[in-house]
Amino acid sequence: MGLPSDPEALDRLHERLLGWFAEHRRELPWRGSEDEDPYALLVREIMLQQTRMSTALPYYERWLERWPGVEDLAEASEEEVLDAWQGLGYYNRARWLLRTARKIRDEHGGEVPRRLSQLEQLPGVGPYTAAAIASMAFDKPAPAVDGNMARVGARVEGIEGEVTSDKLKREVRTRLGPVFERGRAGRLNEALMELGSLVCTPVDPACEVCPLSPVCTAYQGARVDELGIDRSTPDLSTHAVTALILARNGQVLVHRRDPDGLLGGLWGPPVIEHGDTPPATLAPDLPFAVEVDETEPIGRVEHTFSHKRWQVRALAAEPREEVVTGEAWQWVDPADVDVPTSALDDRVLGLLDG
DNA sequence: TTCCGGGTTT
DNA sequence: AAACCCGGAA
Repeated sequence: MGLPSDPEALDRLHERLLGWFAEHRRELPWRGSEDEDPYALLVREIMLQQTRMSTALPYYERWLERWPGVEDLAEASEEEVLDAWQGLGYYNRARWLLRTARKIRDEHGGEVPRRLSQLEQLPGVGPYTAAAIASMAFDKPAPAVDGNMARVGARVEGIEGEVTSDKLKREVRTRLGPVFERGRAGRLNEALMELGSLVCTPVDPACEVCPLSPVCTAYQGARVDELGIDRSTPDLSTHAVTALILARNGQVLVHRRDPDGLLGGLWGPPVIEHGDTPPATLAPDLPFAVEVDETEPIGRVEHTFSHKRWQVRALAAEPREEVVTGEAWQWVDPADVDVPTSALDDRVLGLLDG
């Protein structure tokens, strides 16, 4: 079982996959356009990391309007880039994309590099994204193993292990290599990812309509439920957090977070993770004295990150001494914030309207 | 309210 | 192996 090794059988399978894709692929704004701008593809693939199509789409379109080419983006500031990324999540991707644009300008003459090894050297471009760009923009025979394709590959080839692990993805890449050598690698990647998304689903896959079922190890061995499964169970611990709302003349004080931490580099009301510690003892964390009104919270917001959950209680507070504004602190209009913020910050600031 | 999906970096 | 976000479905 598994992919055939005979070139002619492989060609037939290749043909069947592309035929399936031609018939079932979802229409997307960029699909169907020949020789697409590799930069646009790069932007899109990075935005689509960990992000749904429907969420990323408006960001993608605004992005290309604002920075139509690599050189335009290379000129942007981190502040502008974070602002355009606002709400998309995983904000390091925005910084990496900016660094990538600058690297392409400085080291590749402004052209997205064509070789897999060069692509993988770009910040934010890992094995998946490099292969996606190399295959779709430059027709290189590189399997782009995302979560969907890892599942398809694990089932077809009967590969045991965590479907999310690097080890399994590497194995899938190796095993699927030969079929990519038959050509049309970009289209083949799209086909396999689409197949994983629409047919070879984690639960109750539609094996009866799958073009790969005749060669699928999992299907033929009745092991579809065992292979291509993600059994990891990361614990989402919950943390009590206090956000301080300091208001003055209709404006609210926001703080620029440390670039390396959670929501790094984004602005928002100061928040402190404190477990059960009362917020009065938290004031020393701020560079100025405050008086916190603990009698009645302005509101509560729950926010889930990849690895933890915050239960945020927003308390009104007043500064007791001069607040020095600048790189780290700013007064903003909560209805019209002009610094980059996250979805969490937007919701906390939204408590003030509603 | 909980569950779930989705790549790269360190 | 852990850190990093958000929103849509169940």
